[in-house]
Amino acid sequence: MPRRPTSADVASEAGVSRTTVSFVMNGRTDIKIPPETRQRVLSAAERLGYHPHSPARQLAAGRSHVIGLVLRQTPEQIAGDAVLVDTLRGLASAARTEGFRVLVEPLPPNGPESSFEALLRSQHADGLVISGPRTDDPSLLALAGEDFPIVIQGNMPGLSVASVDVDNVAGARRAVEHLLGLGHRRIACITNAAVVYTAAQDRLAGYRTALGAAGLPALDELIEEGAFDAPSGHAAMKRLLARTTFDAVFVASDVVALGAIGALREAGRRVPADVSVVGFDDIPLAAYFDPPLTTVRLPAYELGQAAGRALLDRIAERSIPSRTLLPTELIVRGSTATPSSQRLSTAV
Amino acid sequence: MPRRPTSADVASEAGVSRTTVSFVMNGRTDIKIPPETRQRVLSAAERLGYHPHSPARQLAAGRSHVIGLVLRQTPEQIAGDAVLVDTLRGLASAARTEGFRVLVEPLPPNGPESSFEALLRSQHADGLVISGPRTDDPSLLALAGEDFPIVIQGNMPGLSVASVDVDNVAGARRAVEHLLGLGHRRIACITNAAVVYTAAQDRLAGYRTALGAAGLPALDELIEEGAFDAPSGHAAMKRLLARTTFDAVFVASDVVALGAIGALREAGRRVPADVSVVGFDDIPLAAYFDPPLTTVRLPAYELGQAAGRALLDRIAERSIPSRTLLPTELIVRGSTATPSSQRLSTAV
DNA sequence: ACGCGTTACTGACGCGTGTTAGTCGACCAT
DNA sequence: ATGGTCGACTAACACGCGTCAGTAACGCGT
Repeated sequence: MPRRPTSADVASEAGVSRTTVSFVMNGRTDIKIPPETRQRVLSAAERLGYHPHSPARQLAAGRSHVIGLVLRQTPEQIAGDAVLVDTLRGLASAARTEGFRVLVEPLPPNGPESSFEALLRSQHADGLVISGPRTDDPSLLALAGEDFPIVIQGNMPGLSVASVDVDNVAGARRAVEHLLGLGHRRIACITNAAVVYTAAQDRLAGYRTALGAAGLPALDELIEEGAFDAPSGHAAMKRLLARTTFDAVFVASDVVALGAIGALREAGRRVPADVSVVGFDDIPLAAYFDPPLTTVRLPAYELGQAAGRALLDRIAERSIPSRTLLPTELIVRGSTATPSSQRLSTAV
Repeated sequence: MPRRPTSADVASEAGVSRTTVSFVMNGRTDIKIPPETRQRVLSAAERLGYHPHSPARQLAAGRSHVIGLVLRQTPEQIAGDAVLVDTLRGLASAARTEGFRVLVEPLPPNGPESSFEALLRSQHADGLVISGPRTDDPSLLALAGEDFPIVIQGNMPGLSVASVDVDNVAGARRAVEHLLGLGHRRIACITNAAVVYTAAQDRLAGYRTALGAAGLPALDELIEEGAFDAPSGHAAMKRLLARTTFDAVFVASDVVALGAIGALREAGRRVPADVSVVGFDDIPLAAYFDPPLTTVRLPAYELGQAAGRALLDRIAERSIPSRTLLPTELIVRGSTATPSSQRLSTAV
């Protein structure tokens, strides 16, 4: 069985030195190689079925051309994240533009703490995108201090690491403004997650900002916490219904919103006739909810791309902004209506 | 700035040779190392913050400890696959048990054909799990012929490559038997995808088998094709409604089913009062559809695990079965009912 | 004839590790 | 004393490539 060909084999096949082969294969423009020599090398490589041995090249060049995506989330959180795959695709596409590949490392927060640290320290990856980390992650703090190429996907105030995120505050504000514009005044909020998560904090902040700008108080009795999945939305809505009244609700996650809508239905409240609902994320199924969900579109693919580009810039030591915010877009569908139509339908 | 420590540094710090360090770090049991020496090496490594340089170790050992997950699907297909992330988690967990990591390579079918081939040939990955390939993929055929470690996630008849899949035929059959057991006789079917996809073929075969076993013909007029997403289910259901009548439908995908249910609603048909619906996949949101969807649970995480284990066995040259089928489970919820209750509700 | 630059290469070192074939004592049976 | 075995280690090569420093040939102006 023939050994896999090495650059030395290509060199002797083409009648040049191994160095020349290396220059040709890496397409170095700073070295002059006459077209005919280049061609001779290329066709020799082709003939032999030569493929550079990537570990060897990593060793010699000191760069692995791999970026890691660390999923620092609970399994439930990952499974429920309907846009994660899109983000991954965006990341991979950005990586590919510079010949990088993406390694995915799912690491539950309660798991082995410094496991992704090894990815960098062993130079298995040239940089990391960290999704869903917590501020108190000790290994993350250590890595950040050592100036490793890291980009955080999300928000992590007080940490001097570049981050890429969706403008959660503005998106949530826009959602609530939509409800206000329809004439709603008692607007409840169910968060997408516990408020120790910054995305939940930010969306809640947008909710409060919108209310404040309209001269309305943000009442604690109108706020409940969701936890990524539909059951949590269902439970949160039941708590809200048992406690107070409202004519609209901003649910900071489409998935949680679906659970909440279910609870509304069970309570005999109709959407949007009795209660208007706005979600967040615009998951592919949102348009097929009953009623179709008005929501805030989150550019998942673009988010991944932005994170990838930022990380690659950081690896190549190009300067990057410390924080990138991507815009959101309000998608109006059937789950929101004016309060007047509510009176109409309750009269029926 | 101090260089990263190498095994040579650890060796001199511990007062042993580099070879001994290597033996200790790799925990080789076939070499006798007294506990005190082992401890001396370990604490020296600890003191210096030593982490083996993974490209170097890959070069020397000839193994990358990386497996690739190739997503040979269209972006829409990937985004719509609600269980993909779970499969990835299962794969990663299986990989971790043997110290492997997972590299994800999204490659649209119409993209660069032999791009994932390079992953193997350059020894960037020790093996591949290929998800959603097509039988006519030329580079896949070439790789299969060359005896590379490959496991296909799905069904690819006629190709001598190990594969891991869910028992689509049995699952679909069970779903339709459930409808038959309720008393339904005119049962339609909307596939999850075009029937060039083997998963769609298999589920359709299960549908036909169940009907056949009950002595019923499988009428072409009762069959429509879906295409991964909710809009396709919506369109397929509209075509069915325009063409024929039925009192139940098996939709071979929860996502497609949601679109179909929307079309039923628009046509004034109620679920399950007028039409019973069974889905497939049991996506996390299925329990929160209106009505909660009766469906066939697909063990996504276990599927990923099984694929990972099969691939690792293959890489380690342990014998593996050429085909592994995972069982499904029928989850009965609210979208199915007996025809008698249909008459009841239409009477109301 | 000479210096100088340019073109087109090449020799050899280094990257950090795994591993084979040994070395050197010490201990034991003969 | 001698041969042999075993434990504990090590020297040195191999892995395949990137890259620096260098060189030989050649042209060209003076």
